[in-house]
Amino acid sequence: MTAQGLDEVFGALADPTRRAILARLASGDANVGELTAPFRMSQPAISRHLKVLERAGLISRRRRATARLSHLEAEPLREAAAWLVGYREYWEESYERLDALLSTLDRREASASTSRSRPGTSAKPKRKGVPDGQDQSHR
Amino acid sequence: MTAQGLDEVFGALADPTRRAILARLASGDANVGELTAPFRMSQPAISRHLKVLERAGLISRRRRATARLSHLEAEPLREAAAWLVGYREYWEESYERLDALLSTLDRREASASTSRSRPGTSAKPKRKGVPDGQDQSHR
DNA sequence: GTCATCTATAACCTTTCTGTTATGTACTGG
DNA sequence: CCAGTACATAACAGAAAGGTTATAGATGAC
Repeated sequence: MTAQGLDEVFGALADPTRRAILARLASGDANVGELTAPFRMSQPAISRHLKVLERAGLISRRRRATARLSHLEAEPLREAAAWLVGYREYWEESYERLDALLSTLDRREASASTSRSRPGTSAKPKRKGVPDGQDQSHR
Repeated sequence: MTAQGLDEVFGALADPTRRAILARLASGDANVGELTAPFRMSQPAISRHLKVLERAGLISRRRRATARLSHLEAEPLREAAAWLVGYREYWEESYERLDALLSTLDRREASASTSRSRPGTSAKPKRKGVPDGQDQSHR
């Protein structure tokens, strides 16, 4: 992922309204009106938030009649997560808590089916490389 | 993690200079002068970036003689990652790639010692809950 | 105490962000 | 085709971000 891509994704995620929009889209595609309703904010304001999210690649859009449906595109979230993973070694025991969280989710969705353990994930890593982040871009 | 906390963490990560500073700190604590050197930017500018990182909890600082050392505090990164995990279900096969990445790191750091496998992590999750993000804060 | 060093703050400027209201545009249904 | 619905864009305003230079403050050495 490019430095600018990270700028846009993290920048998009830095706003609570936009995170709420993503959360709403997680439960299904929605048009602008539906996305505007929960907020005390004008429709144009939401349209611009949507544009920010679209530029970051976090949503895609298509027409349906006169409406435009927004669709969650989580790939950039994955890339952001992958970037964070570069610092996983510094989470140390914190990482284990995250891993425990993952396991919890796993178990919950595995329901009564085969239980799946995640062994070997509790070892403490030593210092390794981290993305150098020497992008040096300027405004 | 609070909504404002996420605002600050993601906001801090949205700047390439700040990400580069974090990357530098991953290789050890550093004073302001050392952090300024790699950039074509004044020392006060870096001091302000450091303040943003500090407010987000991403660094802590202590004095050593006349210098002030910055220290990476990765806990907020972990929390940001945990937030992203709320969308893991949408990564689907993408998630498996992230998991593969984790496995790769595991293996690399495990070196010639005991090889550790991560079974059961390739199952595709179904829809679940996602942080609702209805924070509704305003500026 | 005084000097030297390292960092923070003040004051300022420009650009970007985020919201507003008003208006334009695109698509559909009858 | 024309009226209505749904959304986008324009124009504007205020606040925040991010940089600069100049200067103040804190700390250790002597």
